[in-house]
Amino acid sequence: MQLTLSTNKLSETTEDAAVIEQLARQLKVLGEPNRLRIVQLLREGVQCNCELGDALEMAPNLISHHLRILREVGLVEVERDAVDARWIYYSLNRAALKELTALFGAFFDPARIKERHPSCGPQGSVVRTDEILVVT
Amino acid sequence: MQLTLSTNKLSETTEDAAVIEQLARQLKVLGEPNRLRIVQLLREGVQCNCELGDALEMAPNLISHHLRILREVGLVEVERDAVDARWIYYSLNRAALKELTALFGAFFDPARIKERHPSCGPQGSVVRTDEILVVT
DNA sequence: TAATTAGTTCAACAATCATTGATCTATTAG
DNA sequence: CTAATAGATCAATGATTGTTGAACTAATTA
Repeated sequence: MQLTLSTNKLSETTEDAAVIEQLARQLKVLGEPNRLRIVQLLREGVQCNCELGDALEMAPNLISHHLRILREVGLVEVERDAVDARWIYYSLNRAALKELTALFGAFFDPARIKERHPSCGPQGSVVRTDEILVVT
Repeated sequence: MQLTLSTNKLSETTEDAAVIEQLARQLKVLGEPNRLRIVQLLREGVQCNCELGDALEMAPNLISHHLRILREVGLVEVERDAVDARWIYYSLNRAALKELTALFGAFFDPARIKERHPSCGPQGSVVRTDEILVVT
């Protein structure tokens, strides 16, 4: 899938919707502390299930579970050792991360946030009143 | 909180852990399709509850719920209309987004992924065998 | 062949969370 | 004072999902 954000209004409802859903799926996967720690370890070059489990003090089956989820959204790849095929190595998918960081940077770029142009309300002047609403 | 990733090994266990947890919390919030759609609308300048609800075909209380969650992680800010205080306007927190995009870009930068240096396994040659593991 | 090893898969449980409908608050209009 | 408006809060529900322990596969070793 080509992951770019449309700048024209035309394809906004169809194309962008798919991009947003794909982005949401990946961010949801990354929005889990243990998975984010796994990604951090993979960045450092750690790669087999046991190493990850040792570093994070997690059971192998749980590591396996999170790696599967990371794989399902294309962020992680798998290799088997050519000498001893019992060992399986995991690594980050560089192409996927390149695409993701580009999309993320574009989507959340503060510079691209447009000014308010309300289509409802009295359209009166607005006064900043942060923290008026109580948040527990 | 200062959100930068340590490059030295020293503070990796303490400082980075907090950064990763904060990052995970924000990504988790953004990893929800409807919230991501709300963010997209806020990027376009749409801001009041009713506008968001109309655009997304969601009930006001649900919009309210998601906006609260976006606020709790600092991504969204609130203003009240100075003329008619019944109207509440939501907007993206530019500073928070700037910090987030910088951290995200650094954390997931493909160029910073280190090569494998396994501390376990037979350390034999590795052959690429993608999709060996069945994923349903 | 039998025993280890590395890792996955499965079933069950508990916690989290998005959604819904109803109620409540605050503000403005009549 | 009495609606009406904009929106938040509350309680309940159903689905999703992280975690756990046990069983299972596949590969290697003795």
